[in-house]
Amino acid sequence: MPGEGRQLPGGRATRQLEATLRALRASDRHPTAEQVYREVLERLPSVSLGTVYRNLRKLVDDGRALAITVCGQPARFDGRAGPHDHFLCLRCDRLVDVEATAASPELPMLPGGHRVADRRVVYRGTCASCAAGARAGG
Amino acid sequence: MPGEGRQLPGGRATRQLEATLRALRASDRHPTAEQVYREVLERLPSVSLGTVYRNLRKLVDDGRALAITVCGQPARFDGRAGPHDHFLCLRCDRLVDVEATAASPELPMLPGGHRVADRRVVYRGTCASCAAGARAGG
DNA sequence: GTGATTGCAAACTTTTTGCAGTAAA
DNA sequence: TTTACTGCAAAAAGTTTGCAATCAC
Repeated sequence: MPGEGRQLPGGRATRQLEATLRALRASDRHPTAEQVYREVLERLPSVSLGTVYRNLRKLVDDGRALAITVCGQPARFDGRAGPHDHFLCLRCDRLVDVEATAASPELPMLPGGHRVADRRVVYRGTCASCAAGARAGG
Repeated sequence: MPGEGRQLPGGRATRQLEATLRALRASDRHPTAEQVYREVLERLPSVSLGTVYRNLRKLVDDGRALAITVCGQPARFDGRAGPHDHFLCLRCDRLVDVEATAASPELPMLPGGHRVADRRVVYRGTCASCAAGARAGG
């Protein structure tokens, strides 16, 4: 969906939506929809996966969450607000927030004349735990 | 698949694989698997979609192609070799190559102690054609 | 009360896979 | 000859959606 970042939380504050946002914010692991679902399930045993998907999408559309797609993996979600980058560990699949490293907070215009609205950066490599010799940092 | 970039073209040079790589290189549009399939189909009318998927995966594993995933869209492929960034037009979905803008070609280590092997950057916004007032740059 | 939201289940899209046959080495 | 690779078609995985019931407002 090219139209991300609507920035208007308009809608009803349902229990399911709140629990979804809370689950998202309670984790720094960038859970998949399925994982968010399992989390929400503990508070709302009758919630459905479809609803979690709908609410995640709404949160992303509202700008209250971020969806991150990694090749060959289901989408992962991020409840953190401000602009930041990510690091993906290729060994353990952990996805961690990193401060926006590149200089410009104000994104200008690219050489081709393309107007940049935002930038998604994913560093990939081996995370600290995995580099320390551990197997896979679960 | 976390294990990308194997860098060993070992395997058979089948007609299907060659046609897939050629289709990929002939385009700068970053086609989806489906689009590559349709292209290959014109040279090899009996090729199957499954085979194209298998070959695309192999090319990515070999480091001869890049897979780019954009939220909510099928994976798109890039036959260009060297490290470079991408710009995604949020209006027309066009994905264009851009020179790696951020300074460091040598990727160091992130603040958290994470060892970076490569970096994926996707700028998003409005492409030059779309900004020029045109509808959707097909 | 009203309509947005839910749960359910089915549908849809994208990608993978088992198998018997084919072809590259 | 050998076995990696193919085509096919079915299955898996991830996500969306139609509908009647429910709940926030």
